[in-house]
This record gives sequence, structure tokens and C-alpha cells, in this order.
Amino acid sequence: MFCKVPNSKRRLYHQFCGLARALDFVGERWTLLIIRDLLLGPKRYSDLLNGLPGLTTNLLAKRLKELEQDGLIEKTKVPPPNPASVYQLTNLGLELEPFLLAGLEWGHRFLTRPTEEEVLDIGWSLLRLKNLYKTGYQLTFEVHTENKIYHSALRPQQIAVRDGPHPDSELRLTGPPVYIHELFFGPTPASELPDQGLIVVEGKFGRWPRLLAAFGLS
Amino acid sequence: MFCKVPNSKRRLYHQFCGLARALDFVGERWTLLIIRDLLLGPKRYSDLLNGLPGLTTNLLAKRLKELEQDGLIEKTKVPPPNPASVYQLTNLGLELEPFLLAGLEWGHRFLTRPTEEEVLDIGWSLLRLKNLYKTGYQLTFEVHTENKIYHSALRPQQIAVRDGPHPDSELRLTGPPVYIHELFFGPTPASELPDQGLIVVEGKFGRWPRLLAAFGLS
DNA sequence: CCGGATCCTCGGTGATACTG
DNA sequence: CAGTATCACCGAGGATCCGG
Repeated sequence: MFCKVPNSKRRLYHQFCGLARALDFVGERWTLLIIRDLLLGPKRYSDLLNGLPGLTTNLLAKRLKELEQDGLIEKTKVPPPNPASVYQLTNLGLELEPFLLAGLEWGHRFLTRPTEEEVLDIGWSLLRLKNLYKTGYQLTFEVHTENKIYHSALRPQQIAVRDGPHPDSELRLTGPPVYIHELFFGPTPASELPDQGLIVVEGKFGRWPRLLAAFGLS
Repeated sequence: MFCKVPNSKRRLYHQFCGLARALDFVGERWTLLIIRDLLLGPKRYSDLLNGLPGLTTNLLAKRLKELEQDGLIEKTKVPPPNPASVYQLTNLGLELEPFLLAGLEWGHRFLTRPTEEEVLDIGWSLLRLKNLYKTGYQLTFEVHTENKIYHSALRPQQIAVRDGPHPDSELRLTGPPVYIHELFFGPTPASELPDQGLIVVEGKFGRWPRLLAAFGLS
């Protein structure tokens, strides 16, 4: 059995309520965003630090320590070659996904175009596909931006969205993050962007319309 | 159209991500708990203050101002008699319910028995019935504790949980909050508590088993 | 009494520098 | 690369006071 209250001595709400208890665990600044990034795959300390501009190293260290103590994440060693310690979600941490996705869904309405000072990691947008997917498809595709690669695996009963390439990818979308975002969530019909040359679609024939259908795009 | 970023100048994440944007609005301390309480019905300033021990008056005032500016709540006047200004959720605020309920569901696993210093408002527990209800029933019931009354209206397609009595209540559960909680969510079969005299069930015949069935209780 | 505003203190947050 | 140490600051918490 897990502990019923966060371990480290932070400020608690002292309310016998599921929501208050959840916020006792992950309600502090940056915590939920760290979990969001780990939802896309295990990450090293510096990966998290670089991926979360504004979060400083001392606070990241503190958050990771708390999350580990609380049993939401665990620090594991990646076997050689390239031995490194990475942080990944435990089952308890993974189960925060519905909470996280619900918040992402609510806040999505405010996203139009990123402002000058705003950071955009296309993985954050791709997570929303988990809310949109209606099941019943079989397809694996990759998304390539400048320096990052994500993939998504659509199966009849589920969808996975993770960082990195996929060994059996059938389709590849390449383009700037902002256009990838617009392709999936923008007001313009998704099929226009490749036509305009803003996004390059490569891969097996017939997979592209299937991808559009899987998320109800035109 | 609503504003795309919170109005008041607080600390923002500056990330082009729905979750980060949601947290820009409601990620600060106490904010989501205020919305939780308003989800159960409109409330006056002092209602909120009394219902949220630990929240101080200055901070409540600040939060309410921010929430109103952001368009999540609105301050309305209740007509006489007993004219008072109450705060209630706007549609935008109401749409936070899935997010809130998802968090409540995740944190619920940590609730066993309230500790000495922990506050328990049975309305918070009753909100979870929204997650448990499977549709297909028709029933209205009230929950009476010492000084608070809540009601729930089960309809074929939806469920409502609010504070106050209901004009057409068919069933009334009376007892201490901790036993009401245990009745719905405790490990012991729900039907035992009335048998032991810890909870009093009154109302129309046949409604009691229907209530148990509506939430998958034994 | 209701609905706040003001003052003060303390701890969490953020920025920078430093170390194994 | 993966953190720790130090410090400034601001927001949270607590108490008191104010206007209707």
C-alpha cells in the first residue's frame, strides 16, 4: 500500500477530499508539467531542465525528490551503452494521465498561435490526440520537427504517444512545430498544409487519409 | 471570445500547451478548491471562507477577483428577501468539472479515514458520485448531516449533485459525514450501515435499493 | 455580522554560482 | 551531466482593523 499523504513536509490542505489530496501531491508549481513531460517517455535530469524553460535547477531537483518519495516517479539506470539515470513514471504516476489530459483539454481552447516569448514543444500538443482518438484504427506514424521526433501508435482499443522514433512507423510528418499543431488542431482543413508545402508527408500509400479519419479531421 | 491568458499579472508558464494554460488560470493554491465548492452551488464570501479552513480572507478576496476577471466566476445579487451577493461559476468555469473530477478520482484512493486535523465536507465526497454514476436511473435523494444538506438528482442521462434540499426528494439519508462517506465509498457493504443504526434511511419504499444499484453498491 | 483591506512574518520560488 | 549552495524576493498565512 502507498502512503496516504505526501512524504515531504510541504503545505497541505488538510481536507478529507480526493481533489485536495491530489493537489497535496501534485498541486505545487511545475509538478504537473514535469509529469506531463514524463508521460511522453523517461527523461534525464537535463532533458527535463531544458524542456521546461523557467524552471530552475534547484526547484527541479526538489520536485523530483518529492515525486520520488511520494512514489509517483522512479529513478532508474539505463543499461550501457550510454549509461544514464532517467526518471520515469510509476503506475501511480501514470494514473494521473486522465487528470492531466482533462486539464489539457480545458486549456486547449486558449491556444491559437504561440506568442513570441512562448515555448512550444509539439509533444505537448500531440498528447491531446489521446483525447480525440475514437478507437478502431491501426496505424503508426512519426512526427519530425527540427530536433525532436515523436511517434504515435494507434491500435483498435488504445493510442500511445511517446517521444523518439518508432521501429515500424508507416507514416512520417515533417515540418515546423507550429504547423504540425495547426494540422491537427488548427481552423484550416488539415489536408491543406501538405498541399501548401508547409508539411511533408511521407510513407505508405493510403495511410494519410486514415490518419485524418482517426482524429476526425478533414 | 474570451481572453487567451489570465488577466491579472501573476506568474505564467509561457508554454504553448493546454495544460500549462489551464494551470495559468487555476494552478495557484486554493483556486481549484474554490471552484470545487462552487460546483456544489453558488456561495457567499463567508460561505467560502468558512468552508475552506486555512484559506485566509485576504487570499480569498484575491482569488475571487482573479477568477472573476478571468471569466470563470461571476458575482451576482440574490433578489430580496435576504439580498446578498453570491459567487457562481460561469459556463467557462463549469467546464472545469471534468478536470476537477479527474483529480478527485485520482486522489480518492488516499482517503481512508479523516485524521484529527482534517476537515470533511460530505459534499466533496458526494461529487465523486458523478464519476460513479452509470446513467439509466431516475431518483432524487437528500443527504443530511449535522448542519448541512445536500441533494442529488439522478436522471437517465445525467446526475446532479448540489447543496441544499430538493423539493421533490424521494429519499433521505441522515447521519454523520464520516458514515455517509463510508456508505458510498467504504470497504464495508453499504447496506450494513443503516442496519447498524449509524445512518437513517427514510423515504419512499423501494428507492433505497435503487440508489445502491445506481452506484454499483451492495 | 458581512465583506473585505492592511500590516507583518515566513517559507516557497526564482536566479546565479559552484561542485562531484 | 547532475545536481547542491547561497541569496533576493514575492506570495501565502495569520492577525487585526475598517466601512456598511
